[in-house]
Amino acid sequence: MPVSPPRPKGPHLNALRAFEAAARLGSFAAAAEELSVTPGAITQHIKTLEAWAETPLFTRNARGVALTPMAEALVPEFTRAFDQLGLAVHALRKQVAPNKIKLATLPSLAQYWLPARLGKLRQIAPDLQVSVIALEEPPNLVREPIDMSLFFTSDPLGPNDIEVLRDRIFPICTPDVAARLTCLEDLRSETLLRDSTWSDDWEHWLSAQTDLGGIASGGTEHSLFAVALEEARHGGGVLMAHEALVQRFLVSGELVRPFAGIVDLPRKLVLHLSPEMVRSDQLALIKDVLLGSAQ
Amino acid sequence: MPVSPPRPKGPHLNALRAFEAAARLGSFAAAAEELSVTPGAITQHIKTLEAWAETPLFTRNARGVALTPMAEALVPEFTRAFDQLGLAVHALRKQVAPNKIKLATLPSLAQYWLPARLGKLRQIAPDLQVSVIALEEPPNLVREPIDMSLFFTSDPLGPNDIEVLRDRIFPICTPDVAARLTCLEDLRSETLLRDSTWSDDWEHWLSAQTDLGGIASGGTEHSLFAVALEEARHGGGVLMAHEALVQRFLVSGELVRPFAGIVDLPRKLVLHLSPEMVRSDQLALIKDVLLGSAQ
DNA sequence: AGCTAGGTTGAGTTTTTCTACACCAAAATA
DNA sequence: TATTTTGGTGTAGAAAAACTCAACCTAGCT
Repeated sequence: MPVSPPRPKGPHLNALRAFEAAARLGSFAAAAEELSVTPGAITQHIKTLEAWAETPLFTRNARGVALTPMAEALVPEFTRAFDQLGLAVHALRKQVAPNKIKLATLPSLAQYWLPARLGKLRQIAPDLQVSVIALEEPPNLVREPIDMSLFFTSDPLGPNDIEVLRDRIFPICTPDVAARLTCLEDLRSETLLRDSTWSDDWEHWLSAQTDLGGIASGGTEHSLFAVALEEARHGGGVLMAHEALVQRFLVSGELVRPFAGIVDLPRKLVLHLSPEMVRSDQLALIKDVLLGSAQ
Repeated sequence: MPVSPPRPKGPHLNALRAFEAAARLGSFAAAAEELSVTPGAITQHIKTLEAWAETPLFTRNARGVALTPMAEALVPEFTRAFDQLGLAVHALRKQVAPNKIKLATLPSLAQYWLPARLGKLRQIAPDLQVSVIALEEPPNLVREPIDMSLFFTSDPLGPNDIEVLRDRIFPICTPDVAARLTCLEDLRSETLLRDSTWSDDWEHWLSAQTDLGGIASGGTEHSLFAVALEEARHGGGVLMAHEALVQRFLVSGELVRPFAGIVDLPRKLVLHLSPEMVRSDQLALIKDVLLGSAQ
């Protein structure tokens, strides 16, 4: 009685990858983000996998998804597999082009903090080819073909993380504007510039000063720090700046600090390394340059 | 000066799988076979991967391919990854349907040897759902969603292999035909039936008898054992049979052995287990049934 | 009631993957 | 030497997979 069905096919690799990401991150939206696709694509992958397995893998609660207990048990196996695959791809990249290094970081850091350091690095090691990828969110360095990332975080450091500096903020503006500011109260009549990714920095800073209540209510929010900075440079207001990003304008005198207060945030700039990069002999050099002061 | 290129994408998973298979098997054709695609598909996968890595991975020698030394070093990493992925998929299948078992075997075994055993198994363990997949070549049990395979082989046993029986061959025919055969010489005037996958069995058997030179020259070759057997059952000639496959016809008397000679080939029928199956608690039962005599 | 976060759905499109088939070169065979 | 066989390549077209888009749904908030 045994029938002879056609050779059974395994599930699609992309569906498995989507499943692993969704399971690990606990959300289809997050998986979509990690894999750079739309949430709909994840839904479909999971659905084809569920059809293959002939069983549901997630329970859909209108406010998110949860793994079924059955699926729960399988996640570590899949994570191990895709981690190993990531490792293999990293090894391939390294083998093929040992001197090409990809660094992911925030657009603002790429524009205002990195160039000086990378210039120095190029002097010291002209054969290294570092390319910079500007991203809003830190990528998964095990899975993506990227060697290092540089982002602000408050999370405790992992074993592959290196703290570069602490995030310190203070207001800056042109000397012209600064001349109008004698006390904090004067800020009420100025445009407060801010970056949308760190939109409550003004509040943080103000609450560390003599508290003045609702000063921070107004202001213009820019999605890119670079744009907010540009506006400040043209005297368009007072920008809540991050020390690392504005050093050069303070040195040149183009921008000044109208108030002395500096706030140390519990946030740090962290260099995160891919597993392959940890073993690299280029690491010491890169660390030196990034951790040292520019110039 | 660092530009900000778009987010780099990793290589396609399917290309990596094709690479791993081709590298492990040392041939595009073999990889195509394992992945059930045409060789052209493998060529293309490898090419896209080489384009991604910006380096050749194989050297093409008109009589096959060879890994570049660079690629050579990477293969174990990829093999590990896809093995782990195979393991994960096996775990998923097991978790979802613990009682469904897929067994791959030769069409002839599926037709003539297995049914009696599976019938017995169904009596003993009615909840097991064994489905049989007829294949010409043994599948890769780590990668494919198949739990066990049953094939003839001369290779030494691995850790997940169980010898079921040794391959023994002898000629058989209908009693009518046998009546015409008094000595080996008489075979010259008969049609010698054979299976194309074991096409030199006649030679093997004859050379083990008093050698009579070129008897085996002629004969009809059938690609399926079942067809050759059918022909023998209709008195169409003398078939070189495998003991395991014709038991039932000897018992019923429908076919007989015109000569006493039996040749033990150095080939054995081997039950190969997937890594998941090795750990299964159903194994003892299945082993019992398959290794025991039918009825 | 309206808003939001997170997921779903289905149509339509793009990309990937595959096959078919002609072709090529070396090696094996005759 | 001619011929066949083996294993890979190239291209066009077809099939399948993967993705996006935009509308929609639902539960929890405000």
